[in-house]
Amino acid sequence: MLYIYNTLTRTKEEFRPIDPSLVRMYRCGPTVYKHMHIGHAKSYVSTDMVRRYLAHIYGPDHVMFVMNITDVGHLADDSDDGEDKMEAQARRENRSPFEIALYYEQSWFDDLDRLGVMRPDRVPHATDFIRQQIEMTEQLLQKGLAYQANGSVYFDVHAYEGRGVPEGFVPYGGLSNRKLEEQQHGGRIAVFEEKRNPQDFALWKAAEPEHSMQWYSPWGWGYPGWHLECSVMAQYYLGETFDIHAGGLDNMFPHHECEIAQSQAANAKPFVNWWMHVNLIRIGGDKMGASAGNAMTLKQMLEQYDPMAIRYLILQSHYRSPQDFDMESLAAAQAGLERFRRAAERLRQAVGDDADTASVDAMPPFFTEFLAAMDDDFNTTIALGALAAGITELNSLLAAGNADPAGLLAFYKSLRIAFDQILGFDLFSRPIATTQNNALTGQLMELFIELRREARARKDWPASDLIRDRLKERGVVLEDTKEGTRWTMGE
RNA sequence: GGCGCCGUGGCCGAGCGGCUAGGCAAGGGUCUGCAAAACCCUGUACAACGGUUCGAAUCCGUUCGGCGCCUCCA
Repeated sequence: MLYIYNTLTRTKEEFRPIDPSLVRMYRCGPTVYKHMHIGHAKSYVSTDMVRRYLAHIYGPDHVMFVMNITDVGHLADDSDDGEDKMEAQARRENRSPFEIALYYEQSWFDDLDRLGVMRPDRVPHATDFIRQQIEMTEQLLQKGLAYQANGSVYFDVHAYEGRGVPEGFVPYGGLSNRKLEEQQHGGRIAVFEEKRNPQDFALWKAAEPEHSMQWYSPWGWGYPGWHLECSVMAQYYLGETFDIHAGGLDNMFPHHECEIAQSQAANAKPFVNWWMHVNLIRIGGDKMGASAGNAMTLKQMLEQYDPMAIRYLILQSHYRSPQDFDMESLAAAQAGLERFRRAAERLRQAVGDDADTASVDAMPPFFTEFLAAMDDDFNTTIALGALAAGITELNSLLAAGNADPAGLLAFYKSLRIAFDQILGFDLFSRPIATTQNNALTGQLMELFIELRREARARKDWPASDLIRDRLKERGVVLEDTKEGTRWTMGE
């Protein structure tokens, strides 16, 4: 039984998809105007893990995961003179906003690929759904839940509230648990007098002539509001009501709240059954993020660290916990991951090539513990603990040298499913170091090992150590075991 | 002003009424020519002070310290 914490109810609830033959999940994707940073990594790795686990339970072909790309610049704040993020970046880089979007989208996917984040099943772009966004705006106008002002259209939160909240629907503020009248308005942002009420939000914004991204609409030239694209694209691919909507905690209000209001208002149906919110990365106890100015790009980090170590570090904490990020814990994660890798490689050599097609009767106990932890709101911390215990057990077995083949095969299968399929570490699918090179390399290594064996036989330790040290300088590691000397190459 | 979160052993980080978390680091050991790898052993931690309870890191209260959201942000 899978339990998922639902932000709507603030409790873990047994997950029941609307249609088990197609579990439908959405997450808000990036606004592509700059490189990805480590904070994004936690969010995307976490939702990827959720998606992978759902695929494990319901089958890979029975999960539909959609993530949008926001390639329309949105205003940096809610006032009229706020600057469009994409336009601003375009000016800085002396490129068009369209080029900016294209360039940074590619950059994001490059980084996500390296982190082992699977591509979503659908990746719609906001600019490809302008027509649908206009249509939803028109629907809301017709229903009297939106109003025009100077070529812009705003969602009327008070009118929406005034209609009452039917059973099963979420009132405005119901997700983030806030009451309209208790919010501070006009403090840090100027109240925009075009709006009837401060909490009204834009569905469509009139564009200034110099704004390069604009489209023609019934209200003149403009561009869509910030929240509308997700409602529209989620509905297009997943239907009016779907199972899971995931995203960062910092998007809970106002973004997700507005999505709910729009979609419920337009469709007169509940929008989403489970809301999942990934907590944030901190640096030195403070939030890290675009506006905090302390964000480190992932590309900078990947110059020094294995992307999978970053993934491992992220999954070592729970997705709903804030995570303090520093280089020391990243190094620790890398060390831990390497132990897993070495074990995986030894295991793969032990089970041989047809292990993938062989069948297994029973999975080892640690795998059951792993699944139980995952079922408990994706507790990857506990799940990884179970796997660590499994690895220790496996290493003992391998070291003893008398493990029965069926047992090893069970380890192989379960570790492969847990580590690679579900958690997304690329532990087993890498080529084995000793065979990835060409035949000549292998033959030369055989020669070195033989020379060293002879040196050791005559107890010529300086010669023996010279061979080992010099090879190590070149990234080749020799290890003496009971079965003889093994060699491996680093990355 | 409103809503909410956190303070766990050297570091990271689960747990959230009774049973070893785990990882990394550190120390000791086994193996070994040495090394590496691997395995075994070692820390009795829960901000402070009260309270509830047979029993609290886990519940309640107070205090101290830190943080988030209410504004674009993952």
